[in-house]
Amino acid sequence: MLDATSSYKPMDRRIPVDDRTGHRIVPETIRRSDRAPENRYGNRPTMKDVAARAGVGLKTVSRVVNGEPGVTPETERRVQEAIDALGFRRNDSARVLRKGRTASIGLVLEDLADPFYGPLSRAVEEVARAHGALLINGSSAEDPDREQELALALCARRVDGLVIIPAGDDHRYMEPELKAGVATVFVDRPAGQIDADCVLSDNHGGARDGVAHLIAHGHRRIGFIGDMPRIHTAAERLRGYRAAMEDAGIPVEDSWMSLGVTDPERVRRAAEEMLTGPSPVTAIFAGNNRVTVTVIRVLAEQTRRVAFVGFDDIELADLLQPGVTVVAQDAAALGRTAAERLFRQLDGTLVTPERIELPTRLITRGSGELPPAD
Amino acid sequence: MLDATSSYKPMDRRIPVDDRTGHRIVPETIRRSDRAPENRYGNRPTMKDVAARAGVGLKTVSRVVNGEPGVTPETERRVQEAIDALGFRRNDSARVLRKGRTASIGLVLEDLADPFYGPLSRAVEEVARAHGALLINGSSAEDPDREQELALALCARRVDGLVIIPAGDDHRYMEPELKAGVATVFVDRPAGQIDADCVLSDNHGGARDGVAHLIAHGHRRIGFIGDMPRIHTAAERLRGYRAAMEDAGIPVEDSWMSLGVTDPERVRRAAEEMLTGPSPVTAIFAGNNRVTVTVIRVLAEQTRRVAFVGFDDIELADLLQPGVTVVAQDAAALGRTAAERLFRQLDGTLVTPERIELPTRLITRGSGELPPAD
DNA sequence: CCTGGATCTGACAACGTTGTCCAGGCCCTA
DNA sequence: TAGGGCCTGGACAACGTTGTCAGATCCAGG
Repeated sequence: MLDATSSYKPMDRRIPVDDRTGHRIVPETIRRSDRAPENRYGNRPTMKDVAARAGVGLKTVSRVVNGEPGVTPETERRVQEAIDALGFRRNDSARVLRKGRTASIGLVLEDLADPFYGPLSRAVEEVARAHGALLINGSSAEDPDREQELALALCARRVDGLVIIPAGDDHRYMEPELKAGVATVFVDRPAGQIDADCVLSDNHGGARDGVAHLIAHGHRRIGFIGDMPRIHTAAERLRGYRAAMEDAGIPVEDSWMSLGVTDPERVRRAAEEMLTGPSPVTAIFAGNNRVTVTVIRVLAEQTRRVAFVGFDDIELADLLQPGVTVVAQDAAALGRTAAERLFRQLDGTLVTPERIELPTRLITRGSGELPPAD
Repeated sequence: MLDATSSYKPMDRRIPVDDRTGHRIVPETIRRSDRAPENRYGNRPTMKDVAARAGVGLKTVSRVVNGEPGVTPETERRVQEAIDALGFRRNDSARVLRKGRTASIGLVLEDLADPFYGPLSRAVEEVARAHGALLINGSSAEDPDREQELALALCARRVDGLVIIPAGDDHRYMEPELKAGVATVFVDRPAGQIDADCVLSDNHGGARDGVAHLIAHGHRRIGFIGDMPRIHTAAERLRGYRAAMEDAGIPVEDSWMSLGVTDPERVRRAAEEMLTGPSPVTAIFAGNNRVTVTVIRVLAEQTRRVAFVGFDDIELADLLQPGVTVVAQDAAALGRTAAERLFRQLDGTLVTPERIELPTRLITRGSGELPPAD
């Protein structure tokens, strides 16, 4: 074994040096040994290779690739030919390292598969594209740790900015990043423990309007099913529900509220309990789209007609019997507004963090206009 | 002017050199002038800064950051302290440049806002995450040029691999990339003009089954509304429709087919025409989810009961009256399978490009089982 | 023929990280 | 106590690109 290792040692450790440049001359075999070949991107051609083939200098290739002026058409042609022949493509990692800007922004969202976030994500992408930036995204799956991990990974990639749909409620981990100049906008839910830009829907007002709508149609015993109050949107909507009830002078019974419930099985149970309890509700307000779809299923099975209003619009809501009345928020507008603020931060146009609330819209389709039946 | 420029010229062009290290000593003001300050990421601390603060060597910091062995707990603690104090975050661009792998994969899809692609995208992300990679994505908006632009931009970022939902039908632009070792998997639709891995649904078989289902319930005049046949999935589904009709010995009339139609207005007109034409259909087969939602709206307005089967499942399909019978494809499975093949390409486990077809599933809910009414 | 200016081209350093290699200190054994 | 191996730490080059700056070339005007 000692023999084996020692046999790899070159006899003379001194490395020959080029007299003119002072550069070390290292045999190709040794030089290459420092690269782990399996780690390379299949040895793609570099500008150096293109330059050699076109018989020009490195910088000239760079100029052609970037469309900088000061290159004769003839030279440009030769370089372009070499580029095509070699299949050269500029290495943006090196470019980023040199230039300091990545022309990409990150999006941390909760779940790409949720139909609410698709349009939001798409809107962010469109704005990014208009500014020549790429979008890198990741799903936190509603896990605060994963949100942090993702956000910081994106910062390590040196994204120019970050749009975050928070899963957690403590974002102090972003402080060094903000200080370092990473543009950041929180969307859908506010940042926790730090002062940052955020773009929200008017969750409180929307929920209040929705519940008031039910009250206006004669309901007094109204149920609320929503997510955990530690989630800002859920808390605000609950607050809106309470506000509407209080405005109407209706005392809320505990059995009418079910919090922290989103998975279909538990939503179903919660809905059934409030419909059959000692003080059965005549209407239900759902805190988000996932709750809505389950509650609708439960209501479809009831013989009694129960009124319903949901937060978030859902597809085909108009085709159901009755049509589903909802408080709609504009996911695309949320994404667009957030992304635009992000780029204004990057421009330097924007300095003071603000909280922006976008209005919601009550869409009446039938289910919310049913009279109390008891 | 000559004076002005010459005044910036140092008298002596030779640059002072440190005797010990041989490094050139350059005055700070000159060194900094080469950076464009507005391009820097707010002067984030580097490993060098951390090393200086912790009083250790550069490589030691690198070891701590990467959890490499060979650092005493005491040294590690000092380094960690410096990292926290300075808010250091490793620059992954530099890391990528050095290591050659980006630990990220790209996804080029058609439209993030389409509910079909949400789960697909999410599935790709989950697989990527399991392999420690980030997902960078972009929407082609069904535009072949934009698809190419995006795919090549991702290659310039040196993503390790690429999952592409093709918009175009000529992918020769990817040839240099494939040669350079960029792992590539096409999903939902096959690659055009090149030999590459692809993962598809059984569009032909699914459509044939769906149409055969209508035929089995007594229908003979069946309409087909789908996308442009230049899109592979649309062509295959049309072929499935024709096959089912032919199997049953039913000649297809031109007025029963509407191709290249997806926007709601035109779908509506197409559906109405086949319902009222000289040879009115008693059933409609829809080629994708967007067509489905519009056709359902049109059918809901009809007095006559028209049978319906759609390709792609839609949310709440079971709650409509009647329930919507569909040929469902598993978007998540498509994404998962594609991403897994991608990483097997990167492992080197996979060499020959293959075409994989995933089965579809007919879900009967009522609309496809209506008898002909004419 | 020379000079001055404009235009084009290329040499070189630097961006921040990691792999390699070597030096020095330590411990263990003979 | 000498000689070895092991452990820790640091110097240095290289990754591929771009900004700077100076050299080369060419032309017009004297």
